[in-house]
Amino acid sequence: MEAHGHEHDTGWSARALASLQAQGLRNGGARRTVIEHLGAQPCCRSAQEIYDGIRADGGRIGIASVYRTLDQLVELRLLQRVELGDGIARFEPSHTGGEHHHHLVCDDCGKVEPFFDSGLEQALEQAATRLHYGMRAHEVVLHGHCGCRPAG
Amino acid sequence: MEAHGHEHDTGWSARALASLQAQGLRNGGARRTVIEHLGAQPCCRSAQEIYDGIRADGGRIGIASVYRTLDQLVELRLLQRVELGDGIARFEPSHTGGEHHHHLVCDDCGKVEPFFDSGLEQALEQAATRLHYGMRAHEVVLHGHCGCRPAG
DNA sequence: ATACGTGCAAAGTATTTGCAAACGG
DNA sequence: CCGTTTGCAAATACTTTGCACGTAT
Repeated sequence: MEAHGHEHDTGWSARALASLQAQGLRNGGARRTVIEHLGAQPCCRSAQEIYDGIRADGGRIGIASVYRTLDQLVELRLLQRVELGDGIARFEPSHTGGEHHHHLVCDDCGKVEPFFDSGLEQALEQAATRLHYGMRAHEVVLHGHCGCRPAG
Repeated sequence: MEAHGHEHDTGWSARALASLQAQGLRNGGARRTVIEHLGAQPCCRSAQEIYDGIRADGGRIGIASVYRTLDQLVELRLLQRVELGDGIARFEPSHTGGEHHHHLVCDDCGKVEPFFDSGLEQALEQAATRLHYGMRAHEVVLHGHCGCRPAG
């Protein structure tokens, strides 16, 4: 399996697999497939999307394994859980560097777009500091209209 | 003048009821009760919490009515849906003024605390402007540790 | 070989919907 | 009165769990 299109955080999958091994966990079939799939996504994905994507690629995985792997990765902070307001949990690699982003959600068509804003990141850090809160993760969702609908 | 200090947005319930009437909707039993209950909360509440709270006060409401009312209020933008990462949807009045806040979530004990930060609000506005995104709402969740646990 | 990992299906929660009765205007 | 609203219960949607078999180490 290889990345296509834009470069994503290619190293994430390798780091995730290594972390699991360091935990004494095995890296067989399902878990490896989920991790590699996640590493190739440009933005967050739901459990069902991950499952469908893997099956579409010919993988013979069960959805329970997808959920179990996601739980483990979230627990190890390798994965960030993202809830955008539609009741479906989505997941994406915990990008610590330049891949870090937040989400724009169109309330008309549901389209999700990633975005990055350094001023916002700075403000988040400052707020956490001011509040004396040991911030381990953060999530920002902007709701609006992406222009999919004419006017009115 | 708007409410300030520890006062909750007392006017919200009245505004919500008026908006519903303006929509040609009736304001009887269940709906009114849910709206008044929401108006008295200092922070977001789940459907179940709202239901339990109303029953505890002697109200004879069905949980379906709670969900139906919440949907209508969200649709009219009188209510903001908040998802904090545990798979449970929470709701709070769309505070346009000083009551506006975001949430700190403790990943150890699950405690939810509201907070406000003007720098953050400013950064959000600037980001939306820069991205040319017509922002209608936004949600920020900071995850961390509230100090409930000794020292891992 | 053995303990961990996996897929399937059944079970759990959170939320939505169908419907007859209750109710507001 | 008549159409809306409500409560109950059944249905759904997403996620978790039980279990026997598969597999990495």
